[in-house]
Amino acid sequence: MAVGESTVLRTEGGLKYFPPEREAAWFGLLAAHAELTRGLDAALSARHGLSLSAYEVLSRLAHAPGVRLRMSELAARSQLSLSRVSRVTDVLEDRGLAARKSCPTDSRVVHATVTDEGRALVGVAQDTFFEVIEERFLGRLSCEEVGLLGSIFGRLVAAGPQPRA
Amino acid sequence: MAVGESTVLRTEGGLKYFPPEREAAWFGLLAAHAELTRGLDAALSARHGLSLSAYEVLSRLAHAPGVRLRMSELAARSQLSLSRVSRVTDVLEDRGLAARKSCPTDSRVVHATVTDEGRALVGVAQDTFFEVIEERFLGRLSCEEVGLLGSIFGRLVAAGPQPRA
DNA sequence: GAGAGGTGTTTGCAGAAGCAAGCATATCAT
DNA sequence: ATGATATGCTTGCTTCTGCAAACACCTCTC
Repeated sequence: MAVGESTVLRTEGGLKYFPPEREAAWFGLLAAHAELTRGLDAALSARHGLSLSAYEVLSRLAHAPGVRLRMSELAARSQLSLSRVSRVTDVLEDRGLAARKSCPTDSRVVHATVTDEGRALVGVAQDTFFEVIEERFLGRLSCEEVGLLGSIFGRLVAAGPQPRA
Repeated sequence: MAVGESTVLRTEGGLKYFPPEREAAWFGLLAAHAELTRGLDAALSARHGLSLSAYEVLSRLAHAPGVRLRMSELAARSQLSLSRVSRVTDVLEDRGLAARKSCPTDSRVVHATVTDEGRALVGVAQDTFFEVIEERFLGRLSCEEVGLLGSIFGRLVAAGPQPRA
């Protein structure tokens, strides 16, 4: 589908415009994401001293089967770059919330794990996390809408970065 | 609606879990946003030397009625902090794409405007912008889904940051 | 079993982002 | 008029972020 079709774009004064629904969907994604992540980050930082990134990392770790995850897996699950995960892990390690373990079968691999203290903190911080998410996001949607969002986003993410276009 | 109701959260081994649909909606929002903004930023930077932020600012400016906007309005429309807008404007000004004008009726206010060169660049960069958005986002959705996203996000954003909870 | 190439992680760096303090101007109360 | 307060923008500082280069280790081939 080529861009520039009359059904998708409107031209006026040399500039193009999205039709309102498309503009709303795009702008809304931006605005909703910003609203949510800032709110979450603020709440988690204030109450538990964890940035949203740090919470994501620690939480993924605590929920992982075996409570250990290689760095690259952690990065994939927490939507952060590998380098960021490495540095966040530094901080969590310094605070005694996480630890690095070397993998017995492949010493290139680093497994991150969560300490007892870290696990306890996740348990507490979760309440804040779920509270904010429900209050500002999912709680304002019907179950059908939540399901629809999941399926839409799932499709986008599954399609991957480059659809070979 | 209190968090922790059995319909919303599942508890296991001392940790709580979202049911899959809710997890998918939240994770999907994060993943889709990251995917899209990184793709857009990369494409705009490579082809036009504009970061996504710079493009947003310049584009909002070019599309504004009167082609001028106060800095605070610009910040609101482009989902950026005021300080970021100020600095992005510095760069755009240095590159001759935008200009600051003082407001005749209130000299605290600064109006940002776009130059002819800036307007021309927006005209070109738009094609990249719309192409990426359609290719990776809206083009993969039905019109109904686009409309639904718009209405869902619109509701979230309209509700504002703090619902007095 | 030694080197070529691949994979997993960390580190150097440079840019992006926002908060809070600072500065300039306007507005309001007296 | 004049000080007190509010508003709009910019700047100083710190943190976050990711890319790409570096590094360490594994694996495969000959």
